[in-house]
Amino acid sequence: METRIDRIKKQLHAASYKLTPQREATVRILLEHEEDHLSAEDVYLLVKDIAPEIGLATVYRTLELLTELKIVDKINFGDGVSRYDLRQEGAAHFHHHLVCIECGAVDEIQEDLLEDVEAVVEKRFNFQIKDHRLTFHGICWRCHDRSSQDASE
Amino acid sequence: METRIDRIKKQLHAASYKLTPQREATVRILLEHEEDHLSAEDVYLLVKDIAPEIGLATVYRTLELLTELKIVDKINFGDGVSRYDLRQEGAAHFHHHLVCIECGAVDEIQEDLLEDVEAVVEKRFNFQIKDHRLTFHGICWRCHDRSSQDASE
DNA sequence: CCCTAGTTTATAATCATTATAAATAAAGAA
DNA sequence: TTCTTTATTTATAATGATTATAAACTAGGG
Repeated sequence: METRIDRIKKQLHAASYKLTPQREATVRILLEHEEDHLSAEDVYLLVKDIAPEIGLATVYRTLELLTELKIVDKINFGDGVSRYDLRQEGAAHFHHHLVCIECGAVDEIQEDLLEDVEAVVEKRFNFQIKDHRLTFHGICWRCHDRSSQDASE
Repeated sequence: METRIDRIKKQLHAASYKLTPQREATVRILLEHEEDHLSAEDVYLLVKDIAPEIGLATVYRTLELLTELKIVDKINFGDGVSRYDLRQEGAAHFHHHLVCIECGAVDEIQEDLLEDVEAVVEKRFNFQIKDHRLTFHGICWRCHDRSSQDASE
């Protein structure tokens, strides 16, 4: 984890930004909650535990900065808030999401899966793809299991 | 177009809602701007031309209602506003979008393209897909043409 | 014609996000 | 070290999108 933070520090420096204590605390929270999809408010509340003096605006600014540097990705699942997701180190493309319409869980798909589709789109629409967002909405395996179990009782 | 409105009227009735003049005016605007991706505010301003007494809250409520009934899809391209997009009649799935990071243009892809990917996801993650959102960010053909033209001058 | 339920209007309230100005910290020059 | 400059943060106000509220309105059934 330290090495991960060191590398992020280098990325910031390369763009002539500093890794201030507030920024480091924010990154640390993101690393500790890599599985989750935290909103700015979520991050703020968690960061306050390790850096109580931090302001909400700083968290927003830091998340925006990390987004610019492509260290995190900003996503929106249709509820009113933006969520922030650490990009896998070295990942060429943003990963996909499975949002369960029953329980609200959000799972990630790290595999690309879109290579063929993107090749078609680039050629057919003459569109040079730089990034993508793919989200599936449906019933997750947990809810699926749960309901088939209910039915058998 | 009239038949299209008639069918939407039937869909509303089937869910025991009425097609009030305000709702009809809103639907009419959506039909007239099928190519665009209007925000609630955009719709409001356009509807006011044909029904000046309408309130913004009614537009929001109508768009929400149409979203519930899957007559429109609510999408978010990362700017602060939700946009509303008429679903193609009889379309099984929501269509995809190409967002140009140069000029901001949003083009639509009506073809499904995701059948194979969805089959993989359903099987591998045991996730029952109900809907999807796919957006590509990149350089559209217009901007692409423009820059290669500039280079040759 | 009255009653009821659904709908709309106008407005206020809320919530996420961004802007502002003053305070602070860090880095470099003298 | 001390001065100076610039980046950063804090606290707070402002903005902008969306939602809630209460009163007025409308249409259909009895």
